[in-house]
Amino acid sequence: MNIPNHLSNHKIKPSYQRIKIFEYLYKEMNHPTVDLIYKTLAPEIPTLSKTTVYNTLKLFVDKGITSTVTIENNEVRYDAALSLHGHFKCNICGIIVDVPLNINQLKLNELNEFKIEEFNVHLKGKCNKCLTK
Amino acid sequence: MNIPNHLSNHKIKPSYQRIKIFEYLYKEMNHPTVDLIYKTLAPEIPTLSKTTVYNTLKLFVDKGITSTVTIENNEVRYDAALSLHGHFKCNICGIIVDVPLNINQLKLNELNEFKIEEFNVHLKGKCNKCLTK
DNA sequence: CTCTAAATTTGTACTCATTACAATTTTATA
DNA sequence: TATAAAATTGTAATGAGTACAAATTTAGAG
Repeated sequence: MNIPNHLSNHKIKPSYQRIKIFEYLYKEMNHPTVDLIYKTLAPEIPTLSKTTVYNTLKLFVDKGITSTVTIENNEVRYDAALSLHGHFKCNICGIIVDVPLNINQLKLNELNEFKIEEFNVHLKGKCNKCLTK
Repeated sequence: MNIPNHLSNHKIKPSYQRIKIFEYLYKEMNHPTVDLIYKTLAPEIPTLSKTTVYNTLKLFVDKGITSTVTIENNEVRYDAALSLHGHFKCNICGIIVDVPLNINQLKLNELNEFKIEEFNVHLKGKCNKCLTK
């Protein structure tokens, strides 16, 4: 993945901050909060402002290269993966894992009644690591 | 549904405020926010405090007679229906509709890898009413 | 019925994620 | 090199939710 090209292809001017933020999202795949992105990148980009992180993520979402994960209600998380998938969150260690999904399996009647634009599946519980501790 | 009995059966002392709040949840089925509950009941219960609404809903969730709907990240909504179901939210008019679900249809491998304690499905899009306007 | 302790409710102050907005800096181009 | 547009930044404001202590209500003992 050539990140500057990826951004350009989606009409996003590839500034230094934007490249770094997308790079973090894409490489870490850790569904970070704004705060985590900011704290991680701030040492590397000393002038970085949290507002820039907010602005940039909003832009990424608008342009369709990032999606939001609202698995918790007190913080938004971000995901650079765009294929249809759900999320599992361990209530003990807090890790968030991607879960492959096939929307067709649900055979929802509502898919005909409404125009569905977003489909989110959130699972919560305990991961094996925490269960065997 | 006898609400005082329902509360008592779940070890919740049926105070006036608790009865009124559960009654609202149960009868309206509108997935309200704390603010909507407060604004609706305040004229009827002039001494009502928003903290009481928060406390009461937290108690209902802890005791298992209410669940939270985190379809949006800037507000928590509440639901007195406990059977497994998802939620559809219309991005235009904001209505939230229950969507029947069968978890078995998903055949998730993760159901074996993790101990799933919560299962949430959120759909967003446009409802027929708004589409035909 | 009365007293007391526990439970419940209430109001105020606070936290913290997010947004608004204006000022500064950077970039692109004429 | 000048200028306008775009991007970044910092500060102040917003608003949902929480902490906490005071006030009120309830329940049970005597």
